[in-house]
Amino acid sequence: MPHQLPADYYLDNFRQLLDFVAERYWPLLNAREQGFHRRLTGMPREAQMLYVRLLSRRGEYFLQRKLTYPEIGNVPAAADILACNQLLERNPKLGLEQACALLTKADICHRLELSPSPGRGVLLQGLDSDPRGHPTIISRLLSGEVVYRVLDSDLFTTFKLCFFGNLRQDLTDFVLRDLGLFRYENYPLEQRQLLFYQRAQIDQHLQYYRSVEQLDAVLQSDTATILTLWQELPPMQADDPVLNRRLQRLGNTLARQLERLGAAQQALDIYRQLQQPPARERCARILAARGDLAGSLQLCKAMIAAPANEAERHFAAEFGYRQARKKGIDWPSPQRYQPPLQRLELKAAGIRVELASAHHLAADGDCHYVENSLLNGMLGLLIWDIVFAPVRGAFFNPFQAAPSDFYDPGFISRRGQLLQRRLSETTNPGAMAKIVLARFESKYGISNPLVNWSGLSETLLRQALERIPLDHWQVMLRRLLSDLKQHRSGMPDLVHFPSEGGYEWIEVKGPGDRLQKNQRRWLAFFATQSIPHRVLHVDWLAA
DNA sequence: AGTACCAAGG
DNA sequence: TTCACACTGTCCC
DNA sequence: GACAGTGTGTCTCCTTGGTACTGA
Ligand SMILES: [Mn+2]
Ligand SMILES: [Mn+2]
Repeated sequence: MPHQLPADYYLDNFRQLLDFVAERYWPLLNAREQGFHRRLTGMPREAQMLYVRLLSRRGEYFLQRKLTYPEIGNVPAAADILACNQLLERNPKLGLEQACALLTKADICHRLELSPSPGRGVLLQGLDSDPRGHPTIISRLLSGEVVYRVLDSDLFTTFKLCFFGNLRQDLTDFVLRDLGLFRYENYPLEQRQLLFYQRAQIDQHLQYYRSVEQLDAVLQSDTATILTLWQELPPMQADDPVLNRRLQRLGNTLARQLERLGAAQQALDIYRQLQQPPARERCARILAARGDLAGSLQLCKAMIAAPANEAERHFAAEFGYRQARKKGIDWPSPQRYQPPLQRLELKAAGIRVELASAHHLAADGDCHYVENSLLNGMLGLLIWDIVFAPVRGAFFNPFQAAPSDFYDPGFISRRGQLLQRRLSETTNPGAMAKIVLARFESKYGISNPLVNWSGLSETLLRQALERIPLDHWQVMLRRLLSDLKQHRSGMPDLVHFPSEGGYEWIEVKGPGDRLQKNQRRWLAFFATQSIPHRVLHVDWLAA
């Protein structure tokens, strides 16, 4: 783990990425992308370095005088080579806004002989209607400057997508890894089953990301704009679960905003194309709100018959009951679990209510503010090797914190045997502790989707392993595994280890706070398994 | 002069 | 690139 | 009590230097 990088580290990283993709995806790359790779790799090192430097900066236009890269040496010479290879344009046509973006406010005022009066925004607005006209202003602004425009950066985007499988990671991930700031498990890389196996998939993912770029603006906009975005998205592909997941999530977001704008029918039209929650729940609500009770109840029944997850089943049972009761229709009444409740008054101390409660309980034994990190972390450590098992298509680049299928239900079924065996093999507390503590030590700091390292300590793990009986671990971890996505949250705030032994889960509620649905479900589960738990309702005593 | 913010970079 | 949780306000029974 | 919307801490780094803006 070298903490000192070579001067041209960024080119090495860039070439690793580019060559990795060229090697594996060559047949899927189009002529432009193949040509891009050939042009780049055919140039002298200095020119490649400058190109990478430009790509890593914001925007596509640059002033030559602002580019100071000692490790490149002669930047203008490198730029000439880039220009010969159509990777850079010298002195391109610039609009007024683009020209101004290159200069400081002081530069602009000086060159146009304006007083540096108001703010930059006002100044630029005034320039737009300046009597001298845009072309004159631009040429005065840029006289004596050499401007570069970097070309074909969109092709690099395609390479990044193929490499990472997403557009949220980029070259900085290489740097952070090499500096030891991000650590990834050392899993064997998939050689044959890559993320993409058809050209169309690449274009579909690119289209998805183009749409996502507009998402913020579109959500602020009107119904028609939102619908347009939805229609421009690539269609769902049954054989591309990653794309499917992204589209489902985006669809739910767009439809939800349509609801807020009062476009219930259009929202419904989108929700009906989605399988991923909360689509059906939203449909049931919309139908009920528009008075279609029969439709709403029918949907609730369908959800109960084949729930996408536990939350959907609970929703359908309760919502259906409330709707049905209004009209006197028969509907099984859902039973609601009431967890044991204790009241407590604490002196207002200006700290979070969970911490204040933990401190109070620590008068008798130890108490940790863990929320989800204990149970998730324990599972992550126990099944570490299974999470990173070389399942078909799971790992296709060295920068993955999780296998590519971690967030879909197939994750469990594809590793079902391994998981079952691990849990059933863990027949005594010593065996579990041995695995977990060894992993805690050997894997500390390595990214794992289940492990939040800052929420774990050896003390906590040891105490939890000692106090919580093995059969409790078994049932809690099995529940967690049964739906990782959903059960990963909602666990109680505190775990308390009293002096006289044993343990208890405690969910703290301050004034005005209520149990959330997923918290209620975990507590109800604890009750069915005789796992000790309690809700602690805290009121503040005036100081 | 003090600041808040952000781009660049390792 | 969020996500999970807490908090606030509204509406309805 | 149900629900929606908003706020908060946090996430996946940390430092540096430039810029624009503010108020003395
Ligand atoms: Mn909590
Ligand atoms: Mn709580």
